Amino acid sequence: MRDKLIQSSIELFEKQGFAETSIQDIVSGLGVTKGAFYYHFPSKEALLLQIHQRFIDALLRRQHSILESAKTCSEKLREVVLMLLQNIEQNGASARVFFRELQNIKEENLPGVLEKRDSFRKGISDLIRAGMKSGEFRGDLHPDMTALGILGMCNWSYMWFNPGGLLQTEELAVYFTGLILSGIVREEQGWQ
Amino acid sequence: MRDKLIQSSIELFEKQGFAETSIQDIVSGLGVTKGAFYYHFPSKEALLLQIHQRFIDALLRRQHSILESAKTCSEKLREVVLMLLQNIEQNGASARVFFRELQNIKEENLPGVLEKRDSFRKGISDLIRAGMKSGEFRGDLHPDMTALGILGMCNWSYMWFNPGGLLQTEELAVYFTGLILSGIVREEQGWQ
Amino acid sequence: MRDKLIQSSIELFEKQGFAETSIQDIVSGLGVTKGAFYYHFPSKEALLLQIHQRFIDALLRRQHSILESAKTCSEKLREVVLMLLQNIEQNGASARVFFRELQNIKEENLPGVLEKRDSFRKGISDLIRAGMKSGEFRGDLHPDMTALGILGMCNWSYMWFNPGGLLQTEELAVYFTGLILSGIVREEQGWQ
Amino acid sequence: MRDKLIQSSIELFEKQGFAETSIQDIVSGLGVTKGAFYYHFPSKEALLLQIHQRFIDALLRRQHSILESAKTCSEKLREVVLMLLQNIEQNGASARVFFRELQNIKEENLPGVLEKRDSFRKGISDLIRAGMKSGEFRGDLHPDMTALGILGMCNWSYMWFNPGGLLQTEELAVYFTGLILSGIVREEQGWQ
DNA sequence: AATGAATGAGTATTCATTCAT
DNA sequence: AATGAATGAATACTCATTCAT
Repeated sequence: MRDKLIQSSIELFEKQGFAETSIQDIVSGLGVTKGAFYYHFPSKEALLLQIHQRFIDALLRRQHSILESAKTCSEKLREVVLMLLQNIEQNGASARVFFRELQNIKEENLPGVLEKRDSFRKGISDLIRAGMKSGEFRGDLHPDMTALGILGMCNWSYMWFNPGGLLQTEELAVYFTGLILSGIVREEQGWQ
Repeated sequence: MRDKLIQSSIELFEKQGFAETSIQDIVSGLGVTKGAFYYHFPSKEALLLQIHQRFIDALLRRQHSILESAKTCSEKLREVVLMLLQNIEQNGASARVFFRELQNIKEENLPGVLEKRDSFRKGISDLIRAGMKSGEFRGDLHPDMTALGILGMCNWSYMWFNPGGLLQTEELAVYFTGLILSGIVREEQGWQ
Repeated sequence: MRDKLIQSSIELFEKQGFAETSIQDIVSGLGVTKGAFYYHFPSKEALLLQIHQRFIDALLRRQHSILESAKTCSEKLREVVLMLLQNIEQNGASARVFFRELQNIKEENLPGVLEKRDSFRKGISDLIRAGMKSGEFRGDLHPDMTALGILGMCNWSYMWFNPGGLLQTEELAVYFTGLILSGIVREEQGWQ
Repeated sequence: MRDKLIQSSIELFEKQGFAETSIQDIVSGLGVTKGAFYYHFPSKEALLLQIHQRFIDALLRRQHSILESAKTCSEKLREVVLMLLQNIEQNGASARVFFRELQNIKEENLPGVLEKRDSFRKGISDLIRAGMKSGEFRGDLHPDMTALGILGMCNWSYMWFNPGGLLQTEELAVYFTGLILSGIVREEQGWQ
């Protein structure tokens, strides 16, 4: 029941937004009553918090296993990009809730979530840093800004990515990784 | 009064979200009553629509003037990136409302807004396409995906960009443009 | 409307208690909707506060005019007793609410009410003190305890006093005043 | 468990009132669940009824043993007053519940409680009557009104009596008895 | 151009109570 | 003797919107 409530609400939050989704909406689809909801969650916000935590925890776990592996930084980067896009493809609803509904988490509960978000970003910054050290990446990069750029490129796809569209998730990941690694200008151009 | 209402509501929508902001909140700060609001706007949603339209229209106008100018595609790209970041810096509140509160626009009013959003994206795709044709950019690019990647990188900054932070807006624009143009790998590496 | 809401709620609070009376109960009898209530009062508790304040303010006003008059202390005492009983007779409902529903006033609003209650009690203590000084009352009295005893005797009648019963209000006032002044033992008894 | 539930609820009812206390509140403090409550009591109201009955039964028992003893009416009166005040001192919480939460007893269960309340009052009326007959008290008293006056004086102390305050319970009982017996006017005054 | 009063539909939340286990 | 899950009805309060003035 607890999981069913979470699942049901993720879908509704995505479609209509957190504020626009009532507890009634959530339980109606499951054929139970509001009391059932409040037996499992102390408040609507607690549910949102749960959703956030599940989402970010899963991301962190997967990121960790990629970064720990013995691969080149470029390969790791490609895997992180793929993971982000796959996550949006598979858990699009959760992702949209995660990116949009941060403001509805009470201030007292924010730190826990923000800390994990930061930790994820730091994973990417560190990867850039490692690549710079190993000579794989340029030495004049700004690790933090670069990480934010990469994250933006990937995360923004939650607004438009359509798995049935032009490109498959894997193809998009390869393409975005290529962009990040090599940019868009013609390499043979002298003025580089 | 009309403009004051728009200004007041943009700030509140940004801080608390559209659904969480009441008409009372909007008018209270201005010392008027709800009737005043309904004299100027037929509904709360009409106000949101206005905000969206003002925002996207301004963007489109600025984008147009950049794309029309006689410059290289790389230079135009840098200017577009700068414009996006400047817009987020200067109209951060509007930007956050624009990116977050699309769902609160009634379906019948969506097409108008979405069309303009698409038109903006198409401006960038076309710029990529032009660069490919002119030989300035690589020939194997995916114009649409590339545009979405660039837009993501820039727009995402609405979530974190702090004008008083590490980099100035101009510096960030230069940096992001560099990323997009040249990527992050060391150029002298043989395997390129 | 504001006064109608107060009147309606006093009667309901008396019959059913504050907690047991819903806003719906209050407005239903007046043929208006809950919104109307919340236009006039910010909360249910604010209404209760109003009722308390009106009640105690009226009492204080009347007490003041009695204590200011040029009469003997015994006469003043009789008038205060009569006033208390009359007040319970005439505003029985308010009285019952006043005596019973103090706990439902939020702590932050309590001081104001308690202060006035104390002030009323002090009016009686002072009257006892004055009578002691003038030699009208015994010199070994405990002004505060005496005042509380008198108040208890009178106020308790809110639990049982029935104006249509055995005694008229005036008769009861005379009788209670007699009790307070002279007690119940036979005066000629030697052991006094 | 049954007694623990009663004890726990008396304290909560006193602090917060009957309506404001949930079954959850009652059981939480004992580390059990609501089911446990409903195993021992058929309803919340049944519990309140129990509390009332225990309280009034204890009072009646003690009153009976006083009235049966071989003492003067004045002495008996003093003992009844002391008993009432002691009861409020020792079972303050129960007393406050008893005086305040009568309204929450369902009409069908009221008669039993009211009958006992009346019986207690009648005990005092009869004591007055006996004293009048024996010549100990004045002959022009109104036994019922007098009893209600005495009860009011004593019971009202549940609103203010603080055992750690100015007077000890015994001193207060002596003082109140003195008031009732002899009143407050100077005895040597001719106009008595 | 704006107010003041009111509506009506909705919202999160609470809670006494039930019942299979 | 007690639990855990759930119900259903109620509750205070909110808010976009309306409208006579």
